[in-house]
Amino acid sequence: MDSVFQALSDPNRRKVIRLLKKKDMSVSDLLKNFEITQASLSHHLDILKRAKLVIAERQGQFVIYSLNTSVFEEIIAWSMKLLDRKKK
Amino acid sequence: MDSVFQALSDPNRRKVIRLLKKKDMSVSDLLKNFEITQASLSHHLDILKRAKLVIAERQGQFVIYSLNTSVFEEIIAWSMKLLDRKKK
DNA sequence: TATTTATATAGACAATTATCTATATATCTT
DNA sequence: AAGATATATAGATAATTGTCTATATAAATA
Repeated sequence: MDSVFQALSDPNRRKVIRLLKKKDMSVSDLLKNFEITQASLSHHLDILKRAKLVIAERQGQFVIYSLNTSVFEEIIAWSMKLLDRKKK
Repeated sequence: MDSVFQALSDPNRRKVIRLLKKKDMSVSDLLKNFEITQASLSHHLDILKRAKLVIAERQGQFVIYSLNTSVFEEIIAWSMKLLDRKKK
């Protein structure tokens, strides 16, 4: 959970998530939406990948990124626990 | 939402939230659980307050902090939208 | 009113992190 | 096999952010 919130703290990384929400995309496709270098985007993707927020899958020359929805379920669970103060 | 994720990215701030989940607390009570100075904690509380994750209320000499659950509902909503890819 | 206790704010410094350039690796195409 | 395209990695630098000390403000108490 630590790495998840850490990963979500950067605006560019949240933008990646928003973009991947619409459709799975390659790094070069994603890159068109940013004004940072390919190396920087790659770094952000690495952080998202380590936090398991996204999944990378090579398709030939390209690497296609997609959202890993299970982590968002964890975020929901985390938030719910805070709403329901009685439980541990 | 930007400031929320930003606020949640720091471990000490998430610890504040965990503590406030159990019960509302003053700054000095919270401080007992940390190894940082009062000034640093105050700074973290300020960030949490700006993100509306916590609410501060002065009670005489003390300032009592408590969780603002409505923001956690927003986090849930945000995560749910990502789970349900069809919707915008 | 002076002193003490609780919290906030200002400014400096150190640690972390985002970004860049350069280059390496992998795949595709000719 | 050589060149082109896609992505990742390494290392340097700049920006951001967490921490500290010192001090200000607010409320309680002697």
